[in-house]
Amino acid sequence: MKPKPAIASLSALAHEGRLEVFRLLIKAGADGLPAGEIARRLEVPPSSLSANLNLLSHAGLVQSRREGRSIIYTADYGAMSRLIGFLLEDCCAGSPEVCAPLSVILDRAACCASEEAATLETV
Amino acid sequence: MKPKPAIASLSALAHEGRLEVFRLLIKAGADGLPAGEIARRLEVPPSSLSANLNLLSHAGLVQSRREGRSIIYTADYGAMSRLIGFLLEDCCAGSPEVCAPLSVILDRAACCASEEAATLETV
DNA sequence: CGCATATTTCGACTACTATCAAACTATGAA
DNA sequence: TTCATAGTTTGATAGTAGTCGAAATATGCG
Repeated sequence: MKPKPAIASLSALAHEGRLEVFRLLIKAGADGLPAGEIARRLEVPPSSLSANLNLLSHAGLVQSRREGRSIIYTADYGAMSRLIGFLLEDCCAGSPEVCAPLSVILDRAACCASEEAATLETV
Repeated sequence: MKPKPAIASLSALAHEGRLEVFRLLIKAGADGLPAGEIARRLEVPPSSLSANLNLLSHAGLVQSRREGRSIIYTADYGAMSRLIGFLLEDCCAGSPEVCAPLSVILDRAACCASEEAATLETV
């Protein structure tokens, strides 16, 4: 990942409302959520939400598909993984001081599902 | 780490000039670099740099100390680690799709120095 | 078609962010 | 104390980002 798109992703997440949207979509998993449902849950006007979803989408952090009258948004896990990969490798030069404390988190996540992830080619 | 400070850190890094400053300070290591040296290397006017260093400092990503007439800036590795920890745990709920592809990077970093990091209490 | 629903786009407004020259403050050396 | 150096603060300005009501667009249903 290059700096420019990394900055776009960082800006997209550096906003309380958008961060909440992204967190909600991560929780929603692969099924995602329709825009209206997101607006209802987070209590934001549809037009504001639409602007923010558009920003997240341009940053590549979320994807969308139409389903009938609804537009379903999903979090793009690969994009997030690439962003964190950028922060670790390019930004922090793989510095052990940054990386080492994080292995605990990764080990915890890896124990649940390591097979499927090994086949992903994200970073 | 809570969302508010995480957003402050994300905003701080979501800027080409500041991201370059942070990368430079990571490369400089624990010795850090004086403000003037940073300005010279990145070819930015001192007042602009000062404003950006101030923002990074308020986000907790860099620290500073005076040494004679110079003010030396250093990257705060712990803060960066906490930020990435937030993105992995709170934001992505430790999702394997995000975490798994990153273990390669961490393993690469861990092989160099795992002892010293184990004593850090950052996340 | 005609109508209701889901979402986006437009437009106007406000508020914040970035930049940088010039003035100011702090430190060290003569 | 006086001068030079290192850096910050101030202030003016330009540009950008965020918000949200109202209008427009897309879809499905009867």
